[in-house]
Amino acid sequence: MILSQTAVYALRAMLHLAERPDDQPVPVGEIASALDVPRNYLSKILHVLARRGLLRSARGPGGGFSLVRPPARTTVLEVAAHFADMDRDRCLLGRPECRDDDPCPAHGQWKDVAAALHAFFSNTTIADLARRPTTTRPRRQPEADS
Amino acid sequence: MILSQTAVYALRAMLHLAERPDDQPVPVGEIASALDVPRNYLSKILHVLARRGLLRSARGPGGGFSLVRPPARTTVLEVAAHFADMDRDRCLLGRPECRDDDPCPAHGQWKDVAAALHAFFSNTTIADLARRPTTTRPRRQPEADS
DNA sequence: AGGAATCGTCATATCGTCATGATAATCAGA
DNA sequence: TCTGATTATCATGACGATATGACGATTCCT
Repeated sequence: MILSQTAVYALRAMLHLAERPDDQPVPVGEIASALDVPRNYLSKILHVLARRGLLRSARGPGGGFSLVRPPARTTVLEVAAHFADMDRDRCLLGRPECRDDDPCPAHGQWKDVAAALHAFFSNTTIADLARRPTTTRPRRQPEADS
Repeated sequence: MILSQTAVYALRAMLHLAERPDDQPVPVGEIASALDVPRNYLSKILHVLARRGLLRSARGPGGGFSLVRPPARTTVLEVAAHFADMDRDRCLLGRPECRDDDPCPAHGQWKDVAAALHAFFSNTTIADLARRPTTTRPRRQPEADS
């Protein structure tokens, strides 16, 4: 897998929250069972996202986690970067320093691919993923405004 | 890192062999110290590549490892696939089955990026990496046919 | 035959990721 | 103020990736 398991859990949880109609806090237990993810483990992950300002947490009855920003304003990169190494300039062959003026053998060919990868992660938002039909199937009817 | 440490060691070892002028076997110890990689660990990695038919191994004095195919006929994918998950169709969100007709939320956007990534790994050969100046420097002369 | 070089293989140690369970801290509401 | 719901935090364990050390097996050379 390109992303760590932990990063995937984080993304799917953000996605779950984005698909909720309102901004009411959602308890960990509900998210965990909806995603079929270990509850206590997910708790720690959401706590990290809360500390980084992506989620708001509320304790006590009626508490839970909710999005701070609208889904269209949070990128996949911002979520996953806390749980995986997303450095665009990471050398393919593991060299600590690998720049244009001191390249590893793979540098020239790898650079463009790495840039495309990074562009995907930093341009795709949670809202993009939540916009469900992402396939080549015939279009669904546009959703009605409520 | 995109590739596992082990896969990087394997690639760098192949690269080292490709850059040798002749086809004489090179002992593990020499490769290990040239690459600054744990000797016994590298030994196990090279053994895997030998079992998969990418390297030839010879024991005894004068022995070591040597390439079976010319570097231009071995792709990065063939080397790394034994040490890392290189599945092109691996779902970004970790779903076991993620196809066009049963997509995960990220499927549509991710597919193209994954394909580009896979194309890089399967089109880039050891020789491409060994052709040293991979930067934006002026081109070298094309290699003469032999 | 014997010694040295080298790969082949096993047992084990270390570390980070993934995961579980227990308990403390906090908060809403009666 | 009490109770229950919920997050926050800690201790621990399973597991795979990474790494080390020892020794056996094979081959060359004298």
